[in-house]
Amino acid sequence: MPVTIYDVAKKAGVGIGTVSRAINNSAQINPATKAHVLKIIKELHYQPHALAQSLARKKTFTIASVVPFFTNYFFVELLKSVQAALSNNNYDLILYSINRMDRRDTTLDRVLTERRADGVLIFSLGVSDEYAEKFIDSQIPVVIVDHMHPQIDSIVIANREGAYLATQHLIQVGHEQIGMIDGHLSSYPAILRLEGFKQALQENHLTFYDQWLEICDARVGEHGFNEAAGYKAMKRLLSRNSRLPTALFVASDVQALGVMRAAKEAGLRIPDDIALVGFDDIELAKFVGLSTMHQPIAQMGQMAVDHLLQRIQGVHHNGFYTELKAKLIVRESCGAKQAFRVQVE
Amino acid sequence: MPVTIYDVAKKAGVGIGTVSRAINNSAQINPATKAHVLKIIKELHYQPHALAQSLARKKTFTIASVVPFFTNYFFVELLKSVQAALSNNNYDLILYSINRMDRRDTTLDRVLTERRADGVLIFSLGVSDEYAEKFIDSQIPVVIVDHMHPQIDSIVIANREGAYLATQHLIQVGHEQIGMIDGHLSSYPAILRLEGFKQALQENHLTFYDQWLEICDARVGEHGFNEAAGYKAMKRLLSRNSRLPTALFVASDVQALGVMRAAKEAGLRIPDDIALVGFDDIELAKFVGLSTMHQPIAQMGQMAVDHLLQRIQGVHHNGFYTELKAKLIVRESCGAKQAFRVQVE
DNA sequence: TGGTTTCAGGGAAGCGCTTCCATAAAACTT
DNA sequence: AAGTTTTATGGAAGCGCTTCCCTGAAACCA
Repeated sequence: MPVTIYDVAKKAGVGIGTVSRAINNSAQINPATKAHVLKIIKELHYQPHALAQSLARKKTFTIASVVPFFTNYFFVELLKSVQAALSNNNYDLILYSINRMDRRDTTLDRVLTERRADGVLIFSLGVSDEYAEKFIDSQIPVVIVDHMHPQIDSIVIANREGAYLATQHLIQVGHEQIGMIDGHLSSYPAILRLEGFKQALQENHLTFYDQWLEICDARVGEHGFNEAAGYKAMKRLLSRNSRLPTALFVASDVQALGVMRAAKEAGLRIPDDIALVGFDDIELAKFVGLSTMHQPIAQMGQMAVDHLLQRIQGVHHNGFYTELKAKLIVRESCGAKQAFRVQVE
Repeated sequence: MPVTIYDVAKKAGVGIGTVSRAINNSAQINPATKAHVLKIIKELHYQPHALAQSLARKKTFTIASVVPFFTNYFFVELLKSVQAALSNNNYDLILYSINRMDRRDTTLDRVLTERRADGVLIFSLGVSDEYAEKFIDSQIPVVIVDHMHPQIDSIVIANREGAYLATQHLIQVGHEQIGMIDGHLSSYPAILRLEGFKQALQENHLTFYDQWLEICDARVGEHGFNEAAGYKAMKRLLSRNSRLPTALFVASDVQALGVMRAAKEAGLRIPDDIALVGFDDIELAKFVGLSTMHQPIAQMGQMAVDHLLQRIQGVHHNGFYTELKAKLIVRESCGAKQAFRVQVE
């Protein structure tokens, strides 16, 4: 039978209120009494029941996070930084993972109404206007990460700009025939990265060729952001083009790995036959020499938590929306290093 | 102001008990009343307060999981399967991540006494006898995954056997000079994999050379199981040996990637100059042609959840301990395919 | 010295549920 | 028709806390 506040009160010869005051660092308690109660608490190995506290306080010190079926580097890294930031603030994390998209709304409803958490972090998930409304009505602070909704505080990577910069880089290196492998357009970042890509082409008066754009098949929840989808997309690109682009912007590093595999199988050398720039800067990008856009993932997680906790404290910035800039990391796959070497020699 | 069971009761013109019975599929209620109450519930968008339910029921439908600072493939995959299995059983997951090992005991204490969860899953973390005792006393069902304690239900990969099989394979392919790159020996799997490695050598009357064993530096919580550590270890191995082994068993795939990078820099071809077998079968192993031991991670997560939920139901197997077998996946890095090819020609 | 303020502490009420007990009505008995 | 069982329901008690209100003692004031 677990020990309750009554047990402590009885053994210490005080009232339950006093025990509670001793635990909660109240000013309304004699230091001597407090010390005594704390001693008894230690003796009995008493620990307050978190749920009872939450219920009485109307505050849970818990954050709910809703994540799509996470499996890739991006989520892990993000979760890791979120977890670290929360733990620094003595908050716990409860994880709602969306395995099937058709259960998304059910999950959001639960998060919203079950009141297990003081705030909600939504990762990489689009939120319908209906649910945005619900969230606002519910008064629960919500921050969306890696996606956005005009009515909800959002933090994203500057996807359009990142894609623009990546493409711009390929152009600077000298490429004029550039294609793109993108994730499925049901993904918000996929859309923006395509926009950035097109914009860079346009500003440089290069033509966008539809047959050089390959959209990956969407497997549930991943929007085609995986190695296999990249591989298949590259295969398709190769088979349906007699004339190939000299460079590709690939919407994510994992896809780029698949692209590399397909290229290798087709006997294409990277970057000589085809240059590549990815997006994400996963750990392995360095390993395979993939040039890519580095995302400040940890910073994003930290910022999301900071902002959410502020909102919970009652601070309210209206229409909070932040874009974190992605940064180009030049490695071998884009050909810039070789180009540079050749220039120097 | 959130709607409570009283609001529903009043509007439906029934007592709170009846509302509760309607929610909880009690048999003790008139179907017509139930339908009526359910209708009101829908109208008011009522949803029970999870914490209040938990407190009253003395049951939380939540599982706590304690994970070391996860960042690698293994944990993600494991968490993913655990999450899926829990969600199928309508359990929620609360995540306690251990950032600093010195906070491990504090965290375990909290998990133990705060009673937020009906059961605990501990991942890849050693549990001291003291805490094992505490867990047993507390009556909270606990399952340890990827580690073990004689007094607590544990599920692990057959590390020793897996390492044995990997080494055995290298021997069968014809290698007699075999080294090993291991994680830091503060890691339980690292110890067992080393044992399996030695055992295979011994059974084949091959000598174990200490200078061919390289232990990775332990970064916090990771026990050297990362790419950079593998790279550095390989560098060390190369610099301190004039005569190199012809094959290496590497304790994890991520490390093997580092090993490959260092080998490449040193101008060594894989598998011709040095053959490699890894452990884990991460997604990228296929990409780089790494032969490795495949771990049934998803199965492990599923099994851990199944077992834990059974324990929560009251079913108790004494001294439950399961080893899941790792399976050899032959790719290019071990040289077996070439050997085979040569044989055929 | 008596009155006023301050400080500590006791414990009831309340957080939002479940569950049990009591009861009234309905459905069977004979 | 009266007695017995069954079924449905209302609502108090209790889960383990926090918080507020109240009281008694101590400290201060004139």
